[in-house]
Amino acid sequence: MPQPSPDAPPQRFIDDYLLYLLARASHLISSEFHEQLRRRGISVPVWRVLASLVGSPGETVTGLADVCLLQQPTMTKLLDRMVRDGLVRRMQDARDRRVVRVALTARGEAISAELVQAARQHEADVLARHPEAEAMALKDLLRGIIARQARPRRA
Amino acid sequence: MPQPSPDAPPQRFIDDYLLYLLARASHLISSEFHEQLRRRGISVPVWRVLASLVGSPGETVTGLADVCLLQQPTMTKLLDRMVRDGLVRRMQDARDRRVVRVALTARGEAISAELVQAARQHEADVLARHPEAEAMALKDLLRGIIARQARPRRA
DNA sequence: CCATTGCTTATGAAATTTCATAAATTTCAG
DNA sequence: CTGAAATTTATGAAATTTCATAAGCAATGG
Repeated sequence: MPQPSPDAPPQRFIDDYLLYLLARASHLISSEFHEQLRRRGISVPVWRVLASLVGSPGETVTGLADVCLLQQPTMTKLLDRMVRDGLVRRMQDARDRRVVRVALTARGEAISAELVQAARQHEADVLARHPEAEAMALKDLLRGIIARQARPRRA
Repeated sequence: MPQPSPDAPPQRFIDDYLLYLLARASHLISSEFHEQLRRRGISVPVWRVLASLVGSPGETVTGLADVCLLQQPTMTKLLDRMVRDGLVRRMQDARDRRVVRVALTARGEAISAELVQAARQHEADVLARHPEAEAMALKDLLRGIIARQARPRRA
């Protein structure tokens, strides 16, 4: 086994704490792409909404909040801004008048498509940078964790 | 029920996107513990600072910001509140008068110790629930990614 | 029906975070 | 030594997020 921590002695609690390792790995890897978003003037929450709607149009506000890891009032206000900026539009649901469905505008589609392409390229770079077997296994592992975590009762 | 497919044919871009899977897994698992924090009236950023100082006293403001995945001005203001609440104190560095070193107060130590215990318990529960995470040495995997990601030049 | 309960989105005030920049040191080249 | 550059923390205004709750609609039981 190679030496994983060359700098400080791993006396810190967090260096052996799964939740922290997950958060830090996620943050580190995402930061690179977030820097690309920043250059294009797109915030992370906006990117998440755009990405969530690619391949899944007509999400509800609550659904988007869940997928984007945001709270519902945060999503409502984020959508206000995205509507203002012409990225998405709100549509009413046919069956339930409480529900608001969100769809990309033409501009939103164009920007999403471009960003998704950049994201795929970046993901490929990341996977190339890390040992392939590990990275590929990681995706399945994460999917499993997400599935089990999302519904602890069922299976 | 529009489509109750349980195995989710990945139509959505994000369902096969590594950065999203990492973020979602991290968020889902952490949310459970964050709920515990919430009941105790401790915010996530405060918890991160407390946890960061356990086993690593005298961190600098910038160092804490990095470890806690926050920006430096955010950390400065977070520390203002934590000092106000008697959780940490600022100390000056012996060699460099620009540097502010942060240490836990007695109260901060007590709360940290309690929370770290709860965190360890929760981590054990999570690992018990996700046996394959343990089997695959997820922690080592993440540590490897963090190490490689942190310094892309070295290896 | 009607009342009750639950679900979905919106809103307002307060708290937090961000962005840009200032202020105070330290470091370094010459 | 001196001035420029780099580093570290703090600050202020603006933007965003959060918390609690309101408002509207749907579903349910009696």
